[in-house]
Amino acid sequence: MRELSTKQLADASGVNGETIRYYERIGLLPEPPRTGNGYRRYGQDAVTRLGFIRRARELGFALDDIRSLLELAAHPDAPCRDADALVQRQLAAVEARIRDLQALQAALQSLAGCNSTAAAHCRLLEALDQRDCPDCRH
Amino acid sequence: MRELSTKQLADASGVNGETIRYYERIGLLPEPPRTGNGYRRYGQDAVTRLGFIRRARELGFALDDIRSLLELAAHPDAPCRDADALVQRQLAAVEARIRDLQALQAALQSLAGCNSTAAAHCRLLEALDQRDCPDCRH
DNA sequence: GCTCAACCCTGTAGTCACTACGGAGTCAAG
DNA sequence: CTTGACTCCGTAGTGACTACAGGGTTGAGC
Repeated sequence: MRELSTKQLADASGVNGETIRYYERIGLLPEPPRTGNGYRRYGQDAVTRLGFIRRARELGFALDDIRSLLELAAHPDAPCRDADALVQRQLAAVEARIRDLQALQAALQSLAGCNSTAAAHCRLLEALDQRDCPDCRH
Repeated sequence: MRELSTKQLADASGVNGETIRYYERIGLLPEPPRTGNGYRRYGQDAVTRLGFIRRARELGFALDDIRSLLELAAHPDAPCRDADALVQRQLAAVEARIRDLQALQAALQSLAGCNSTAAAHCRLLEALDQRDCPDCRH
């Protein structure tokens, strides 16, 4: 007997039980059969599918992208060009985000460690008060 | 005459007009006086304050943090210890986020460029299907 | 005087990906 | 028979906006 309750599926897949219901609501997980009292009963395929979703989320894919990936995975004969396009897009987004954050990091580092005894001379507050420099707009 | 309408303030500060109303609603911007017909009239101080908020947002501060920073900036005699603590906290968060994204980047790079003609052999889909490796959980 | 565009107002709902809650039913162990 | 763990459902909350519906006002041009 391999049938799982929501709680058991949550534990097995590493996805919160409320999130599982949410995925079902938005059509990312198929509606499982119910027992006599209305409780959901999942098979092992649900564990696989949820694991797929979780790992894709960990790679930063949006749920809509994951919907596409699941669709692609369901057609084993299709070329994986489309999946690769999603990876490339995601990779570009991640790299852009890293660059943004590194600029942020540099800006914050230049403001850190100000121990002025008066907020009037605090480097951070000064920087935030200043008019934008026309040369350094991005 | 330096009084500004919402649109003019939006243009002058680089903050969307709807966002200005939103900031007013959540108490980040004080309610400005109104003209006879109920239109908002802003002074130059609103431009300064909104510029402060926008630059702090660009540094990744949450609106609640910005509230604290504005509070600190309003008390020029207070030591800037608290502002510095916020910078340190923000810097730590940014650095953690960069590390996460770099791990993501590496994972995506290892999955990119798969030109398999069958999704069944797509590196991405394979990776997403696979059981977690117990050694590489984070 | 009339029309039109460009403003302005308010309040509410939508976004994303959940998370939390309220209020109720079910079930097994002690 | 009660307790506690689980289940169900629907709704509302999160952050930081953004968009919309449904109006009112203003100024320019015809």
